[in-house]
Amino acid sequence: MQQPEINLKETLNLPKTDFPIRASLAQKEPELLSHWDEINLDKKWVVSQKTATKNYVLHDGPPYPNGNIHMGHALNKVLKDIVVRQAVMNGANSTFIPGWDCHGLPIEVQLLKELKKEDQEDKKRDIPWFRERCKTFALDYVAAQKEEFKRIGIMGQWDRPYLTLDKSYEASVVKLFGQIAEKGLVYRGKKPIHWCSNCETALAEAEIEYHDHRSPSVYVKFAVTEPSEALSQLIGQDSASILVWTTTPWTLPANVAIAAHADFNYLIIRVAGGELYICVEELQSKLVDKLALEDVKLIGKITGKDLFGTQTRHPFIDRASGIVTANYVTKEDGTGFVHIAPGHGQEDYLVGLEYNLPIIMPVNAKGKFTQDVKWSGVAVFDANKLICQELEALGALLKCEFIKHSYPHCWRCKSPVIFRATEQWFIAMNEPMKGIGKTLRERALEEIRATTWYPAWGEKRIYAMVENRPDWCISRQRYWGIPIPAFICKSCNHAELTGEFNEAAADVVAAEGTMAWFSKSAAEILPSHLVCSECGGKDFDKEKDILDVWFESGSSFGSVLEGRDGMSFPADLYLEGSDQHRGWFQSSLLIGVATRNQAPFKAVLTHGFLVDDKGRKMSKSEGNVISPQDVITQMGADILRWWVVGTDFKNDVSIAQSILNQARDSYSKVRNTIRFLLSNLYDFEPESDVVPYELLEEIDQWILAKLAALYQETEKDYTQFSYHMIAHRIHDFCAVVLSATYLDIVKDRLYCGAKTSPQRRSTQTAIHHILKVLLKLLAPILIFTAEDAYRYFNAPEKQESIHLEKWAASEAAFENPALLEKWEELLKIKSLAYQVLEKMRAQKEIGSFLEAKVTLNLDKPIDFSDWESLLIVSSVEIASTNAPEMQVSAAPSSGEKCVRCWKIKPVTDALCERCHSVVYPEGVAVLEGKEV
RNA sequence: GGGCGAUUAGCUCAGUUGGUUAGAGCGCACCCCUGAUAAGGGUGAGGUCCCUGGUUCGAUUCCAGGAUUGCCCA
Repeated sequence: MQQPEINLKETLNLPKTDFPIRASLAQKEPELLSHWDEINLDKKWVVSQKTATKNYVLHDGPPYPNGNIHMGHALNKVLKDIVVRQAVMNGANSTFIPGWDCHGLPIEVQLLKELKKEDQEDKKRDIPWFRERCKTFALDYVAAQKEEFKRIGIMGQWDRPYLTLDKSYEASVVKLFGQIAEKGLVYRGKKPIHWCSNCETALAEAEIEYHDHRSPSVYVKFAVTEPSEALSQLIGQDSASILVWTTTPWTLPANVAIAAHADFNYLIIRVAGGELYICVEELQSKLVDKLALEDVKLIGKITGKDLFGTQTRHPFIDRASGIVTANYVTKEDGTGFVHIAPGHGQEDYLVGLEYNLPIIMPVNAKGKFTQDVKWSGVAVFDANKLICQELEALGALLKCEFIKHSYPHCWRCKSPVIFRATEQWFIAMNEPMKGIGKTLRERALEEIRATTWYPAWGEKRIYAMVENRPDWCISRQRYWGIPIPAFICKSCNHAELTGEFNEAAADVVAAEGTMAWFSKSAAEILPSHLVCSECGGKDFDKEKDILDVWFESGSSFGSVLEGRDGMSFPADLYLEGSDQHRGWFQSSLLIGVATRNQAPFKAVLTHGFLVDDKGRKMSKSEGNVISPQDVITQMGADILRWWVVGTDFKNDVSIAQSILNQARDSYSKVRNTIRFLLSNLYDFEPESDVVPYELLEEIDQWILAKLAALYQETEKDYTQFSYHMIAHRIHDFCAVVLSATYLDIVKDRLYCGAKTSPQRRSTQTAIHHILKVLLKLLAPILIFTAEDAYRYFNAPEKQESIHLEKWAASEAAFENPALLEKWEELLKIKSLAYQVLEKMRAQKEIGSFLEAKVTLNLDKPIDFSDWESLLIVSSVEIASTNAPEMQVSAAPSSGEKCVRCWKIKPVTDALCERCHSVVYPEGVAVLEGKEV
């Protein structure tokens, strides 16, 4: 007799695989990326979609190329990647065309800073030169971000992205502008903007610095001429004045109204001399002191709402100034009344829009008063003194002092800036669209309702915004952008926007890019036969303003959805951060409706913003910023992607090192489970060894039923974009259902059963199915790991890459609800048994559960026999099947430890009966076909 | 200040059309195994379901107010 121990290990079927336990993603991922390059995966991926019967169009919202990507970019693009990969695996035709939003102020600002350092003197180079610098800057970051996106495995047409600075793109924007103009929606109007009188230029918010400034603080009387009905009852025929406080007396010439707060209470007081003053209740005593008022008597009280409609007389101009109400009026400082000059302030402007007030603008580009005003030619800040003198002379000035306060200054020349109404271009929200009849606002709101919003509250949010927004101001006084394609008649100032004029502009842009607009004259651009439709004039100026960048990116459907293969209008999905309800979703919607009478998307999905583990936003000063580059280098892109899917991105998403560590651990569990599955298939030839479903062991049918349920739930969650449910479910399936339950049970037959036994082949068949489905479900998420494992997976009709696989109905073919229900019961009994066994272990009666013998008193009969396997103990006795309640007891098993399977059993030659029969199938030991 | 959200164990998430002791996994503690081994298994501890009021026989769930926090706007 041979010593069985010597060859014992060789009689076992221990797991074998080269799929490494350690992921080493940082090394593995670049290898896989170049492997995919070598095999031309992206082309084959596209070819694999040719047979698709449906399209799924996800349209990429273009990021801004002015830095390396941050975690927000990574989150957004990973989600998009999963959407597209899922759609393709699900049998759709879907292509991802990444884009970049290349124009705009942030690049200008950054460049201006650089130029400032380079050459202080020479900052006024020409516009084409400056634009060329901007272009280089943008393209550099496009290149950088492209590589970063590719590194996290985003599948897409990286060799042919869309850039908003492409000629074809620019031409498309120009055309869309013309189409909106044809609908009668584009008009010129006035709007106040930050203006530097010294540089004679408009300033963006980013170009403004706040410094202390000394301003006059004046209290002015506006005499009531026509009191409202309520006020009239309180003051009768007495002369009354509204008290107004301002720190910019120079804006008084543009005053057209006075704002009160509807809900505030205002007091009417009589002062020495008999005159009545009106101010807000809370500031009355302060004002009495400040203005040194004497013999003050309270006459009455009135709300702002009741003051509404009261007319006053402008103190030094023959003009009425009526009382309106506005919510931004406060009772912190002043009088509770705010003087309104719509040409000189953003809030004043909005109040003006609301009450249809005129915009009076008596200040020129140099910041000096025009001829419309008595102080013509005087700079506004110098005029303060003259205006105060005038007020004093007229008896309208109650007090003038000086205060120091924070005031906006030009970042370049440091002089204080002013708000000045200038001519701007607008898109009308409330004008009936030609040929449609409804207004842009009405149609946009209808389209919002027709769109599916994920999460659903997105609809409410954007609806409220569109419902309340003012006309869209689309002009910017900048350089780095697409010009407003308007030709202004030199003789009558009429603007030509449509027809052949628009075509001429689009043609030159399509051929030479928008640079041509800046380098060519109108005469060079326009065909010679074109004349002004108003006056027949032949000479035109080009408009100098450029388009709001939101107009550019909002036009993307024109050149991408309508202009590229595989895309179509409208898109199935737009997917961006929730800030884009105001941004890209809205600009795309408005341009879509204004040109196509339709939203460019059928559905919109939003994700939240990144916060740290305490729910705080990411910021450099907090030191809680985590860069995708670091995560990729230290942990790998698949960990990043696994973190993305583990989180409920419809709300804000938390990221911190501890959270990433958790993602890494959870990833490892999935990976190890896959590895174990693979390692037990080393001797399994699917083509010859597969066991038909009907012949599978019960436990194998059960695990396939669990797999089918997993597949179906996962597929459903994919359509709902509930990725975090998928990640959790797959993880729990691996950790609990497979690792702790199924695989733990089945190990014995895999290791100790006869190599080709039906039992073992049955389990291998199940494992083979599991692996195939698991890898496919994971493929859109863990793109590297799924591929890596797939290379070790032996299957007939295997594709060159997991990413060329498709999901199939067969994956859900193992449904078996009855079996699932039965096994729920069985597993409950198992956990009951383990509580008992754990107590024995604590008493040191057993160590391993294999040392135990379990006795079950079942409360009802169960059609099941393989208790020993289920409980993974040495023996199980069913003492009764009609006990009043389930009872489990256990004792150390009697017998000896089988040296091969380690169960405690009666043994022959140190082997239990089963192992004996495996090692000596015909009474003779057989190993690898040879007698030993 | 306004609009729209979020808040359930240390962490990531379920759940409750209002109904007994609120779930999962991870992590943690303790234990087992050493034939998934930089693995594997078991048992267990952990929650004023953000707070305060209201409706109700009963609220974590519905309503109101507040706190904290995020996006957008002012």
